[in-house]
Amino acid sequence: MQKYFVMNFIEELRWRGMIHDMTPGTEEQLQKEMTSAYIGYDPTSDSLHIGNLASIMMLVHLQQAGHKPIALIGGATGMIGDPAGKSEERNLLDENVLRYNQQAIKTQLEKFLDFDCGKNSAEMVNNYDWTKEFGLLEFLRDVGKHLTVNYMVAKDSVKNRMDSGSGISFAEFSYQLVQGYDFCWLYENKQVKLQMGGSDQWGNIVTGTELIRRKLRGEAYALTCPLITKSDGGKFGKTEEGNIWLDPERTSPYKFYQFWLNTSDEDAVDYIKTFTMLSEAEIDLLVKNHVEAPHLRILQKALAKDITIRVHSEAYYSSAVEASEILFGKGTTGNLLRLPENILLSVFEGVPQYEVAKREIVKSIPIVEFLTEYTGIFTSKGEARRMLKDNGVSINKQKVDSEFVVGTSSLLQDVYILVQKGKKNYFLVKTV
RNA sequence: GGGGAGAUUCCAGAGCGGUCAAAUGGGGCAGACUGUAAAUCUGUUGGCGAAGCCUUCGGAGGUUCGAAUCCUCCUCUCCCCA
Repeated sequence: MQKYFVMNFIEELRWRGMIHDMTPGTEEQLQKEMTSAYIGYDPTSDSLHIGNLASIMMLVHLQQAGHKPIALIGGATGMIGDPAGKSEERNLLDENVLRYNQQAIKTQLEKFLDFDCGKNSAEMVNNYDWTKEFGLLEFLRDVGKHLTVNYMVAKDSVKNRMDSGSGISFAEFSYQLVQGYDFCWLYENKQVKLQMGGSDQWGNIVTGTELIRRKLRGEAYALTCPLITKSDGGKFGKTEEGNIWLDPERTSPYKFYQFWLNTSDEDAVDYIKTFTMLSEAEIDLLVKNHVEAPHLRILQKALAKDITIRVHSEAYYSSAVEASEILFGKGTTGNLLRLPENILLSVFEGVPQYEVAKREIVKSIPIVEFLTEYTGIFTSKGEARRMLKDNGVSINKQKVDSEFVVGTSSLLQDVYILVQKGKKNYFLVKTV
């Protein structure tokens, strides 16, 4: 094992600002030997989203440093609900769905981690496998026995919920025990000595190290990264439409690319350190250039490029850039008319599409009806009218008013109509 | 088991029985300005329409010329005491 890399895992995370907290001795452990470390993921969906990205990057750095990353699928814990997480009630997953999701998530992780590189290959485990047969009495005796309620109640996640007045269910209260037991199990069966995660997981992780100490008289470690935030206080990784997913079916590569491109200046520096593998020198240079000409958005572009390529592909990245240029660049109606059909289609791959019968277009459709009844671009006529009045609707990149009538002259390539709601929302209407 | 509070348009939160489609704030959306940014300013935020009409204030009934506002029952939520 290359000693050089091993020694630098913590250093690497440190300059990237990815360390929020760690237990004493963590660094020493990582220098001493190849160490297995794990992070848990929620299998309630068949795709990861960018909220998972920071922790994935921790595993990537870990593996780069010669250690062994393990992704734990929380098939069991996901059923209980983490009080430190959102407060929604969790659904029970049936096992088929669970396995399907697990496989899908693994496929996504393979873009980041090497699951076949010898000793420190990444590995995936599912806590459902060692939890499902665990009986209540057995659990209480083997796990519950080792920790006091006093200890468990002292956790912030629990305390907050008790103070909030809405209470906390026994299931959720027990969550930390179940998660702690995972750590124990991995420690015993897979020599895992470190659990990582977001800083909101600190309490849960430490329950695990505590349990290992008391039950197994072993030494295990915790390492957390800061929660990713947005400078404007909003939630990272959420848009009005919901999460930004890694799955291109859920979030198109174009949307994905746009998400990162729209990062604010303040956040871009943090993000590029956290989400890319660019070196410190490269980042310093980018930051320097960015400060000199912020309007070029050098940081955002570098960030978006790196992540889009890793998560999707070079080809997807290129077409996302192309699409962005056409949609946001100097694109005029003229450009649009000249665009060959195949480019047009690839550019609009990620935007919502609607179909309208050609003969209706030939007959001409008043704009308001076109935007509502014929397509679903607006849900009500009032809204469409309002937006038209506010000068917020464009057809083929040209502002239109409520008098506008859609006819054959509006067709691009004799087939398509490009509708814009505001500046950023595009819709492609296809005639059939 | 006992006592108390409450359920309002995306959220928070006002709302003398008529002048309430419902204050205000937040959020959303759009416009201006810009860098597809931030900040700021402006407009808008139930549906259909020209006026006007229609459906909304937890659910079901009732009192009234008229109810989000009053009464009854129901459902749910929260708090406090045992």
